Amino acid sequence: MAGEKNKEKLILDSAVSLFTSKGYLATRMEDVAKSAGISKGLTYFYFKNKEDLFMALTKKAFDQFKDEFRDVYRSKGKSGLEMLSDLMVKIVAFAKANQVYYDAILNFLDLLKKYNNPETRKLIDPKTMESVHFQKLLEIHHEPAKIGSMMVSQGIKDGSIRAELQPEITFYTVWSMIIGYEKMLGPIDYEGKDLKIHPENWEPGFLRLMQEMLKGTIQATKKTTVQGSLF
Amino acid sequence: MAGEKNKEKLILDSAVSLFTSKGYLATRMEDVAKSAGISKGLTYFYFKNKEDLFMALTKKAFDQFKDEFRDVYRSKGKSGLEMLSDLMVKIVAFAKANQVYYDAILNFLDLLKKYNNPETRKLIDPKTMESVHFQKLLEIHHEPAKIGSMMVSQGIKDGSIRAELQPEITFYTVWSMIIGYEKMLGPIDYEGKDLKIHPENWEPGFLRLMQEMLKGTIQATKKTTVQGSLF
Amino acid sequence: MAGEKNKEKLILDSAVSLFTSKGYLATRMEDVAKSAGISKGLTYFYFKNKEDLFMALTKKAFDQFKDEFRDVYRSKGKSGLEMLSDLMVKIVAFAKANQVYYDAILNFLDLLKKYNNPETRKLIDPKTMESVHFQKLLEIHHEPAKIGSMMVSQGIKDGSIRAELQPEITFYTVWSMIIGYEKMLGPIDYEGKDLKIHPENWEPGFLRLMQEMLKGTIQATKKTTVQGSLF
Amino acid sequence: MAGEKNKEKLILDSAVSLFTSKGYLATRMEDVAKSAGISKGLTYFYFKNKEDLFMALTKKAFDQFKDEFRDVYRSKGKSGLEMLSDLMVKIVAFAKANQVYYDAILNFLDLLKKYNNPETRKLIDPKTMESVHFQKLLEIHHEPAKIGSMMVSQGIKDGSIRAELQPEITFYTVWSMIIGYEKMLGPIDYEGKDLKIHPENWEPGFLRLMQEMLKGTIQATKKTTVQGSLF
DNA sequence: AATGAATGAGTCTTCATTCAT
DNA sequence: TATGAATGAAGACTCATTCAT
Repeated sequence: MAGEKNKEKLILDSAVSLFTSKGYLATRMEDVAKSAGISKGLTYFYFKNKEDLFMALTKKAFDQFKDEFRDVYRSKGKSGLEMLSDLMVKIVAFAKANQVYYDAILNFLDLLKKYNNPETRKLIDPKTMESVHFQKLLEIHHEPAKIGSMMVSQGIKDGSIRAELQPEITFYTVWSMIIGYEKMLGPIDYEGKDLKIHPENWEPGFLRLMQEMLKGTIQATKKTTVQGSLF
Repeated sequence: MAGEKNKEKLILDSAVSLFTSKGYLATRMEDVAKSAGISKGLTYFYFKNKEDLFMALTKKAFDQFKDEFRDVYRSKGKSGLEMLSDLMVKIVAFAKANQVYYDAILNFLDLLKKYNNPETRKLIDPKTMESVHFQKLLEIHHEPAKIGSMMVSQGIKDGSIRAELQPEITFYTVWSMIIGYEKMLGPIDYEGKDLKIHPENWEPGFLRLMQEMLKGTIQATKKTTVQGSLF
Repeated sequence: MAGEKNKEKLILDSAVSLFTSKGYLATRMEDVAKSAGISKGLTYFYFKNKEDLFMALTKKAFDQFKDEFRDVYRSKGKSGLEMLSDLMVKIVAFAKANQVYYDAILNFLDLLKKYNNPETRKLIDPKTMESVHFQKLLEIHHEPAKIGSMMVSQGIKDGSIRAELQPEITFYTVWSMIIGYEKMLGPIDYEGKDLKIHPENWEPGFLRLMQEMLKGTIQATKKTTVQGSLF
Repeated sequence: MAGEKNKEKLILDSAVSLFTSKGYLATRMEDVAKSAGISKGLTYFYFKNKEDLFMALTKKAFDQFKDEFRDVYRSKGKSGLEMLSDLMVKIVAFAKANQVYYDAILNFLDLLKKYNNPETRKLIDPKTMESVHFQKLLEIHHEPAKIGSMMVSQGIKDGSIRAELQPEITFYTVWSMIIGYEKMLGPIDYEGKDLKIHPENWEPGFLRLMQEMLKGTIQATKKTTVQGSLF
C-alpha cells in the first residue's frame, strides 16, 4: 500500500505486530516478510538474523521509552515529585500499550544481567552479541534512567522530594518498583480463595507507599496527588 | 518399588541443572534423559512433554519458595517487620542460589497475567494449559503470598509495621519491589558515563526506602535493622 | 523391501547411487533418505551431517579399495611385477566400476594435501574435520599403499622388479601414474584436429613405459605381459 | 575507453584471489564484486553467471599454461629431453604458484571426461555447457599438449629420447605422471607408522624413473640431468 | 556501463514426540 | 517400566540472479 517509504521500519512494524499476536518464538521470519509485503531474503538484507531484528526492535523500544521520559521532563511548571508521578503513569501506560516493546526492554535487562556477569555472559546467544543493535543498546540503555534521575534531582531542589535521597538510587528504586508492579499483576489478578486482591485494591496502596517514600517537606501543605490513574 | 518417585526427582534435578547451564530452550529432552541416566522415552512416561516437565519444575520451585516463607514465619521472637526483613533477605538469596527456580516462578507470574486476561489467554501454549502441574500451580501459587501477608498482619499487631497498611497489599508491594530489584541488577551493574551506580551503592538506599515504607511507631526506639545482608 | 538389515548401509548405498547419478552437491539429504525408504531425520541419526555421510562413504571406499589390493596380494604363484600389473588393472577397473568411490578417494587425497599443510588446513570444512569417519580415514588411508609396497618388495626379491628401486617410492610412483592416467582420459578421448589420440592408442604405450620402468633381470626371458586389458 | 577489458581482468583476478583463499563454493559473487571494487550487477554484465566466470578463469589458466609450454619450447640449444625435463619443472612450479589455475585445469579435464561420454555428459551443469568460455576451451585445451608432443618429437630427432616412442602418447604419459604426482603429495606427506615417505624421498626416485622411461641412446654419454629441482 | 535493492528457490538441520518391542 | 530407533514438521538462512533506475 502506502508503505513504500522505509523498508526497515516496515519490517520492524510487522515484527512488532506479529510478536504481539503470536510471540517471538512462534513468529517465523517468513511471516514477518510476508506481513511486510516483501520477500524473505530482503528481511535478511536489512537484518542479519532474527536476533538482530529483535535487537533492532529493542533499540526502537528504548528510543521510544526514552521519549516518554523526555516528554515528562520537558513539561513546565511541575515539581520533581509530580514529574516522577507522571512518569510512573506513563511507564505503566507504555507497558500496557506497547507490550512487545516493554517486554523487549525487560528482556534486555535480563541480557544485561548476564552480560555483566563473566560467568553468565557466555549464555548469551552469539547472534545477539554480534548484533550491531545490541552493541548500540549497551551504549544507550541508561539514558532513560539518566533523565529519571534528573527528575529526582529536580524534586530535591524544589523540595518535593526528601533532600536526603540520592537521585540515581531513588530513581532506580522507583523504576524497579514499577517493574515489580507490572510483573505482579499476574497473581494480583488472581481470585484466590483466601486472598481477594485485585488491581483496583492494590493500586491506591501501592501508590501511597511509593509517594510517602519520596515526599519532601512541601508536600504536607501542597498535598500533591498523582495526576491521572496509574492503572 | 521406591524407584518411581526417585526417577521423577532425578529427571527434575537434571532439568534444573541443565536449564541452569544451558537455558530452557537450548536444553533438549535427550540431554535431560541422558543426564538423569535414563532413556528419552522414559522421560515422557513421567512427564507428558517438555512444557509439562517445566511446569513440574515450576511447581517444585513454588514449594521450595513457600518453605522459605514458612521457615521465616516460624522463627520465634521476631517482630513482623523483622520477619519481613528476613524474608526479603531470603528471597534475594533464593533468587541467587536457585536461578532456575526463581526464573520459573517469574515465568509463571507472566503466564498468570496472560491467563487472567481473556484476550491473551489463548497465547499460552496449549501444552502448558494441559499440564497437570500448571493446574496445580493455579491452585497453590498464592500460598507464599498468604504467609507473607500474615507476617505483615503480625507486624501491624506488634506495632512494628504501620497500622494503616493493608496486609495483602503491603506484602505484594514488598514482593514486587524485590522482583523489580532483581530485574534491575542488570543495568545497575553498568558503568555508565554519567551514572555511576553499583549494587553496593543501591543496596542501603533501597533498603532504607523499603523500611521507612513499613515502619510503625515502635521502630523509633527499637531501631530495627535488617539482619544479614540483602545482597 | 528386504532391506531391513542395516539402515546405515542402506543410507550409504542410497548415497552412492544418488551421488553417481546426480553428484554430491545436487543430492539433497532428503533424496538420500527417500531413496533409502526412511525419514530425513533418521539420516541425521546415523550420520551427523552431509559431510559426515560423505566421509563414511569415503571410508567404505578405502576399505573396498584395500580389499582389491589384498586380493591381488594373496594370489599365489605370481611374481611381484605380475601382482603390480594385476593391481593396475584392478585399480583402473575399480575406478570405472565405482566412480563415486574412486572420486571419494581422490577427494580424500586432496583433503589430505590440505590437511598436511598448516596453511591450508583451515580451508577444510569444520564439518569434515569433526567427522569420526574422517579421523578414521587419517589412520587407515595408507593401508592400500602399504600392501602395494609389499608387492614391489616381493618383485625385487623374486627378481621381477629392478633391485635398485625403493618399494614405497616405486609403488607411489605407479599409483600416481594410474591416477594421472585416469585424469588424462578426458582430453585423450578428445577428437582434436591435429592430435588424434584415443585411449586405445595410449594404452599400450603407457603400459610399456610403465613396465620398462620396473622390469628386473628375469623379465628378458619370461616376457611377462599384463594379464587382461588395463582399459 | 580502455576500462572495459580492465574490469574484466579485475573481476577475474579478484576471483582467483578469493578462490585461492576461500575456495570456489565459499566465494560469493558479491565477494568477487566487492573485491574488484565494482557492483554485484556489473559482474553479471561481464560474466553470464558464476559458472561462466569460472570457465573464463579456466580459459585464462589454459592460456597461461600454454605460455609456459611455449617458453620452454622456444629455449634455444636444448635437447628434446632437456626441454621435457624443464617443462616438468615448470608444470610443478605452475601448480604450486597458481593453485587455482591448476585446479581449474584439472577440473576441466574432469569435465572433458564427462563431456566425452554421452552417458555422463548430461551431468555437466547446463550453465557450464552454455558458457562461451567453455566452448572456447573445447577448442583450445589441447594446445599445450601439442607443444609438449613437439618437444618429444624434437627429442626423438636429436636422439635424446628413445626413437620407438610415439610423441603424443609419450607426452600424455609424462603429463599424467605429473598430475598423479601432484595428487599424491597428500598421502606422501603422511607420517605413517610403517611407511615413512616424504616428498624429499620421493622426488629423486620419481625423477629417475621418468627419465629412464624416456632416455635415448645419446644419454649414456651426455648424462643429462634435470635442470633445477622439480620440487 | 553501473548500481544495489529485491527476489525466492533451495537445504540443511533440529528436536519434541511416538511406538514397537 | 524401559528402551532408543524412527518420525516429520518446522524454520532459519544463503546466495545466485534479476531488474528498475
